[in-house]
Amino acid sequence: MSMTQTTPRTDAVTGRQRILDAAAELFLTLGYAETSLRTIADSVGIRAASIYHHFENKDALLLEILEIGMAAVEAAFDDAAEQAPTDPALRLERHIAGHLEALFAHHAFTAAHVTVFPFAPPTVRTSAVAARDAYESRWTELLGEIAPHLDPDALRIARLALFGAMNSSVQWFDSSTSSTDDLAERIASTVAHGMLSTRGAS
Amino acid sequence: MSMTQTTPRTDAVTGRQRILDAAAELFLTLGYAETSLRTIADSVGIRAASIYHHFENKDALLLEILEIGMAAVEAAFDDAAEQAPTDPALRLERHIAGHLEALFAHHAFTAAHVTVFPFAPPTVRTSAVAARDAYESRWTELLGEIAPHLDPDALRIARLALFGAMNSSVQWFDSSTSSTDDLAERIASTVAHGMLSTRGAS
DNA sequence: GTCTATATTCTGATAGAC
DNA sequence: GTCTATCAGAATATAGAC
Repeated sequence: MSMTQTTPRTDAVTGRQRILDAAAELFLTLGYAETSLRTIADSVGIRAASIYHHFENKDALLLEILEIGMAAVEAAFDDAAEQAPTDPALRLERHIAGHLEALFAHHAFTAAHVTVFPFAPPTVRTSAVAARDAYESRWTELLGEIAPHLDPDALRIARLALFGAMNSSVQWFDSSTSSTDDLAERIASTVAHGMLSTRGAS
Repeated sequence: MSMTQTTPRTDAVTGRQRILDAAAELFLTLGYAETSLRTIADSVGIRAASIYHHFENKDALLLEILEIGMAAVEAAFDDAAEQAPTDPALRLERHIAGHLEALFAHHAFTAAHVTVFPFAPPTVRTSAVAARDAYESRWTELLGEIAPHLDPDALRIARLALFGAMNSSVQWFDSSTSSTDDLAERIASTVAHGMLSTRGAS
């Protein structure tokens, strides 16, 4: 059920995938309600009615985009968890880098979780929220291990603030001119040792 | 742009203000395009056509909401700048607390800058962007003084990550059950000394 | 799989009465 | 300042031909 975004075999991009790509990009740029099916169809080079051959309705299209984005960050978390350096600061940096890499490698799909999810129709939000919660739980656990001195309240705030910092980057970071690894290192260094520390500031 | 109708009423809450309040709340909850003028009118208890007596059109309504929100955070920055503790960490904390207080005291108006601004019509975004840039410049200057060891690139990332962390709180922080001062202290402590430091924990 | 044609509903906005 | 009435356009979605 979940396979879409990687590289299966051929370079042939199906009509279905082209619709997903175009819709994700447009939802992110213009917003969900602001993007009509006609606009998506125009971008693909088909008619709006043809979209209904591939998707039940507009909501289902958005939901699938959110699911693809969630799968991408989950996979990145798995990768980072396999490396698992023993040094806490390094371990944190690997996970931050993984999250950011996923954020920009599948940009329109993952970024949709940041900006379009809050305004998604309630039914779509409800369908997508379980996967989001699961991902957040993994981070809570991770941060709890890395910073065991923090109480649950502080842990929750730290996680949400870190998410806010990382995710906001989809609105200001240009991955075509800068490296996500570099961004990850800078964010991780600040989160780990603080802005006032001169550690890691070359 | 002469959007102030000549209505020197002395009423506590004018019809105009009630429209602004309702619209700000609805834009934030449902989104701009998702909120119709009829929905706003219903919330106020009037008809949609009556809104046009107070505002030129829907875009003008959003723009004024964004301007009110920007004025609120600017005022908070002024207040924090007047106090200006000499200790860098304390100075940072005062400004973070000011930003957060403004964020929740005028919640719907300031939060609109976080979530609805990105999807605002291009003309509205263009009109609002100058004030936003000015506010960001003040923060860049502040952070440059607090952390003089950071190069411009690192400074930009630090500022944007801090904004991301602070502003994301409108989506997860409940100011009716927790104090913004407490939140500010925790975020400031992390930003200043890092998550891995035990300084200021508990 | 994509098309044309269309049904239905909702949108922002205007005109003019009170 | 708010109302009723209405417009013109755009939206999602469906039916059925090719």
